[in-house]
Amino acid sequence: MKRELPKTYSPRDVEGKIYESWESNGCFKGNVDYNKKPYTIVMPPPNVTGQLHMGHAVDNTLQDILVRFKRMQGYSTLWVPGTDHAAIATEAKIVEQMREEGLTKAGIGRDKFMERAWAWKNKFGNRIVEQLRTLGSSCDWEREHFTMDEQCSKAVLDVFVNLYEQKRIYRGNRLINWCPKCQTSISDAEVEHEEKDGHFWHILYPVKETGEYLEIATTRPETMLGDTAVAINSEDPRYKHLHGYHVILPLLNKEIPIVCDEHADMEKGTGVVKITPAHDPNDFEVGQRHNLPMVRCFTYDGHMTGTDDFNAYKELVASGKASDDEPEVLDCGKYAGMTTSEARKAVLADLESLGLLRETENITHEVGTCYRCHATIEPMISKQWFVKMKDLAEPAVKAVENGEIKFIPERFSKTYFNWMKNTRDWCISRQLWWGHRIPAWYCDDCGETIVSKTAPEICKCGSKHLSQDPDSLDTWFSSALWPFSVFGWPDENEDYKYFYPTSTLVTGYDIIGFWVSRMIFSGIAYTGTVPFEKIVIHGIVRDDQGRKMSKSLGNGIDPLKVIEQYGADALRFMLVQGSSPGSDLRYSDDKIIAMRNFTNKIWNASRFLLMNMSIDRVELPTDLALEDKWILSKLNSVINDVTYNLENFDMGVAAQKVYDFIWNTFCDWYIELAKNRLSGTDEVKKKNVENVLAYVLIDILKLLHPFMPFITEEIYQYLPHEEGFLMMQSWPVYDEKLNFPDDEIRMEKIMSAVRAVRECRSEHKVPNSRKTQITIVTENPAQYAEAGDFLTRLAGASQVTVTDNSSEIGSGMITVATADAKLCMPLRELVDVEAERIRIKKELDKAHKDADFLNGKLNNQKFVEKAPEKVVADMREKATKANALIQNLQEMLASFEEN
RNA sequence: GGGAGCUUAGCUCAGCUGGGAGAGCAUCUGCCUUACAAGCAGAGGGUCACAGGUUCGAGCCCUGUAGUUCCCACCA
Repeated sequence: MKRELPKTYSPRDVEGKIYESWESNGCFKGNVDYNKKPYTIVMPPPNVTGQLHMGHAVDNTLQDILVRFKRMQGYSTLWVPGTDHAAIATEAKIVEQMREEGLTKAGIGRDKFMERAWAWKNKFGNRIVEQLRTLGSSCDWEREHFTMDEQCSKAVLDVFVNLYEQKRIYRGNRLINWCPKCQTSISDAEVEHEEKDGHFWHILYPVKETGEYLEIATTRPETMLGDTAVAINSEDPRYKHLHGYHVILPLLNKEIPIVCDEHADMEKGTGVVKITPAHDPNDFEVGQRHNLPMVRCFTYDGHMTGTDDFNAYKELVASGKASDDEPEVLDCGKYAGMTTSEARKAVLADLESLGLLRETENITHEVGTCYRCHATIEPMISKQWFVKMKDLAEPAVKAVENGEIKFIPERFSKTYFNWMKNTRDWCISRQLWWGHRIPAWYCDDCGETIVSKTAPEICKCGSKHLSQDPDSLDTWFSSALWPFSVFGWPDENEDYKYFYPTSTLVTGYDIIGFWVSRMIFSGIAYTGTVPFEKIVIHGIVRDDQGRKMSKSLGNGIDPLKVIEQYGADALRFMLVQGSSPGSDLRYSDDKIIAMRNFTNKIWNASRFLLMNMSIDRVELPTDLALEDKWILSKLNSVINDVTYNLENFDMGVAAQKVYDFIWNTFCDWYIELAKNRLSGTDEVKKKNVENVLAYVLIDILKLLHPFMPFITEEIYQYLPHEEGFLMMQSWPVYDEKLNFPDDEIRMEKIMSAVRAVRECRSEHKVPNSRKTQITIVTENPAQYAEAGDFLTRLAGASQVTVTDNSSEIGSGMITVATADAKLCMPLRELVDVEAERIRIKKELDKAHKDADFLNGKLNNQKFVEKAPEKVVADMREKATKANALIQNLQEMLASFEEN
């Protein structure tokens, strides 16, 4: 059997083909198999209309590594893929497309809009799914889901209705974050804070009873129209005399009370705060505590309210349908219809002319912005749906505290606690159409609210005039259910029973608050169990200068282009090798090229093997050579290490070890040594070494497979192997029978000799073509039985003799030393004598330093007493070696100077 | 304001529970040695940010300082 690999590895030609054959052979399919333990990962669903970026690439590479590893270890693995409808992001794109056609949402109406949205989804929805395949993701596409598909929507309805019935979901007028650009409410988690330049305007409010002026600082003067009180601290000695008094709100000349509230901080500014309950989250709470009226003065599209708004409010109240917590609406008079920023200027101008603007101070401050469009958020009172968080958060915090769920790395549990312990009620309604429409209907006649999984026909009052809430749910509401909605929950089907709860969640630290925390409390609350055991957190991929990749900077690297040019394996390996859990990593061309070179290295090593391969099945020979035992013993260690690292989610370290083993151990030493027997005439020995080569290579391919699935599978198919795919083979395990510690030591001795000769030759620029005789002088000639072959192959020796008689060192020789031997070569004529003397002296210096350190340690009584035995024994051995080396070097120097 | 991370070779970063400092790239030298020049063999290069402490022993543990990045936060 002799098969040849093509001369160069071309990922483009093999990756697609291999993926296809894995998939068509059902390799990705998850199976309910009670004879095996399940290992389940649910993919963080990318935006359905998104494009693959580096973030997805890391996320999916890590998941695929774990899934492939566990699959080979014999778990019944399932990786569930899917996509997210990404309400606000997708809707924004569709609106933008419509705008280009001159259309608006209002213009075409809800039904037509939804038609467009679904068409959009169908057009682009497959793009990201196809792109995930190019990475090699071994997910079960037959179980693919979409957050708005029938199954997932069912879970959403179920949860909403149940929570409503349990009174954990409520609707009310609360202060929410309003994005004037997206025209929707967003949750606290969706608000980002950006530092912006602004001003502190110091305004004077006259006190009605005393005529004095209170100085109040604000960054948003236009909100003063909505002020319904000013607050002071009850302890503040400066204002004790004002308790129970009032101020006259300038511009509106409206009397509002002075209230005492802890929110007013005596240490800050003047200690007096204006209270605008309808437009500030703190003031809202103050308003609730003091039962203050709430006066809204902004419209939802960023203007000042006017007569129409006021009338609409009046009508609502008159109809009796206004809820108890309905905020008043102000007719802003001369300011009506202005944008908020126009109103700010006008208000300030008017205050100034009244002499009530005391001071304008320049400051920089944190301003809330929308995480999607970065418009400044207007905190605003609005009637929305909320999830009560307190009861949900508590067990979710416990689950992490008591270790039911573990963050990896552990420090991210702090991020989680920070989020979970401070969370307010979750605003879940969005003024969007693309998403799960809220299953609530309102009776047009009696105002009754009906929450139901199906559209109700009739109200309790007998009316059939019911209209559904126009709003939809926060996109994270459905993603929170993702780990179980993909299994058909609330149906208790086989998949759900077997695969849920899932094993590992892999995701970025940037969505711990948005998503991870919500899955945890949702899982606990609805399914009664945590949704996953381990959370593997990774960082983000930055550009080569360490900047975040962003559209506006144009510094994004397209993973598809990288795959096209270098292959998915190289990209995957770059994303994990040398990275550490939870840390950001930089993309650089240098790194990807280095990884491409690594794939080439493996390819060529395999090509070399195949060129020399005559066997058609692999069986380890009983007659193992020294180097065979050495490589097998080393392989044992690397199997142990890599397995351990992968089980502890140290993918970066594992990758590094595989890389080192393949390149530095297998290729640089073992293959080179194997050439002796491969090119020899002894057919038995040739067969033996072929078997060891193939055996080790196959295990290497297995160890590398989770990281580089394509090239390993491709090579495997050329090798003599069991039927089927590499990805379905079992993971290598440590084999005590192949553990040869003594041979390892002996091998290392000869390797030291090889290195010493190479170093000497290199130092004196002796070309490889200049072969030389080598005499090895050692006390243990038997230990160097193989040295002849090794030195001939690796160190330019023409003939090697091993002896324990040092008188064999003749004149004209130069010598190199290891701790165990002296190696003599008749190269004196090629060598600059002085340079050689300096070289030896240098080595001697180094050896002395070495020995001093070790002897120092060993002479330290306390060290010998207190250090672990193993460490001391280790030091002793090293010291013995170092002393032997010194002696060898000294003898060498002496004989060198003699001759 | 609170919290977390980072600071190791020229650059990018590893370094697991404390036991003589590592990789890739870059640099220098010599090699087309019949798998691979996307390669081979060598070399140089580090007071592991700083200051204390614990320890027989600290890149690693503790305290503090500086610089830097990020997250969270209602600061009027």
